[in-house]
Amino acid sequence: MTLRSAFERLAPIPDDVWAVFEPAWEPVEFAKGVRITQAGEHEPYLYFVLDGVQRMFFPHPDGREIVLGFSYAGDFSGVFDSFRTNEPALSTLQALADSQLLRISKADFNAALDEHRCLERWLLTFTERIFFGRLKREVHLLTMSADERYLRLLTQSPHLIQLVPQKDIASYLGMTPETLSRVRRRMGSLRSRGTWSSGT
Amino acid sequence: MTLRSAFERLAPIPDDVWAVFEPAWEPVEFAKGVRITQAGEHEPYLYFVLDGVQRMFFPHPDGREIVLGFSYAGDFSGVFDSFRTNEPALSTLQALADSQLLRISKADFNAALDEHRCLERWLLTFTERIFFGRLKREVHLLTMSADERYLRLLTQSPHLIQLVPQKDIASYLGMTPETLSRVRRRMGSLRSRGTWSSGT
DNA sequence: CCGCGAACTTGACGCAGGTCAAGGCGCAGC
DNA sequence: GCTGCGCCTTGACCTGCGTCAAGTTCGCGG
Repeated sequence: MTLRSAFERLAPIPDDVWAVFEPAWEPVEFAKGVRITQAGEHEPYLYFVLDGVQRMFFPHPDGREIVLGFSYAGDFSGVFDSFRTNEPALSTLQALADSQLLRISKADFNAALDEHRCLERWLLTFTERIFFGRLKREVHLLTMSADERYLRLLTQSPHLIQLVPQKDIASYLGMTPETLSRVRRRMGSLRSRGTWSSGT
Repeated sequence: MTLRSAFERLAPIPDDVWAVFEPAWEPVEFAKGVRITQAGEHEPYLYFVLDGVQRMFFPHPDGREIVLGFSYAGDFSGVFDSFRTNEPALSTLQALADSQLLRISKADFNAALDEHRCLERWLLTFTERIFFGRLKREVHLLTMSADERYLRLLTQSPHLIQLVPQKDIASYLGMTPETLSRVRRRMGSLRSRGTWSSGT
């Protein structure tokens, strides 16, 4: 998944536009654990993930870290609200593994947006996508049990479970690590019973 | 709050653009209880509220209606995901009181979007606004207790509590009507004690 | 003006999931 | 290769909120 193909999944970008837009991106690396953007500060970059995994979380005053999502190869990343509104970031972006990213500065991005309408169109589509995605997540959090939410993640994003610590999965699913552990045990025994007894 | 000033709160619209855009909007009325858009069908319109109140809810298969939000005078309304993506609507939009709205068809809106870049810019800003707003709501649902969520609504949108039935407020806050009733009683007695004992 | 149904309240009770505490296990650093 | 520290698990217990079941009040249609 190249940067360009990631863009063109949402909107076509002509060669001449790409030729001036692409050089504005620069490669950066972050070691595991590093905070790429810190809540309370401003987000000066939009990122594209080449390799690694990151988590975004809201640092609750009581000390909990509410995980809002993950990004990995082929995703755009960053604290979008701060990047777009200039308000301080509400959440922190952190590398969960050594990560290679591309990034573009806010100034370069906004300039390109003004200059090339296709990029503005792209951003509109991109924003709509993630907005509608989060709306669905909101409904799931409000209607599904802990077991259902985990089962859903398990079927829809099985790779994620390998990539990130369970405590972060738990937080992302809106439950404690203890609860997730028990959910997994329940489902494990279910799986076993089904598999062992019905084996070919 | 006129339609134009509602637009221009987010992006400027030149007179000549407005002159061709504004006639695409037509007034419509809905009686209390009418479903303006039904989940599962397509959303062919974007609405602007002149008067009345509406609720948007996700109809859960088990019969519950998960209220996602309300709209009233000065708001844009409609099932945006279906309006923009052409997928069937996930939620239902219903008038909670007799309502006067303006509406524009998807075809007219998309044509205007293509023709006038300022409208596309407006839509981007609009989408970002509601997206970032819902992100905050997600965090609140995950971190605040029932009491805190009600208290927050009470201070931030006191008018809403007068306008719509408590069962809808309860659902919007992610709790049952019984729980909201108890929350209100608790806070009422708190208020009394505070007020009566500290009165001037 | 009456009566009925919807909305709200209140109480009794149950349970999903949180909290607290104690191990076990695996891996990173010395 | 050992050691220490996160991470995951497991158990015991607790509690906020949901569920169920009566009332009560109020607005609206006949």
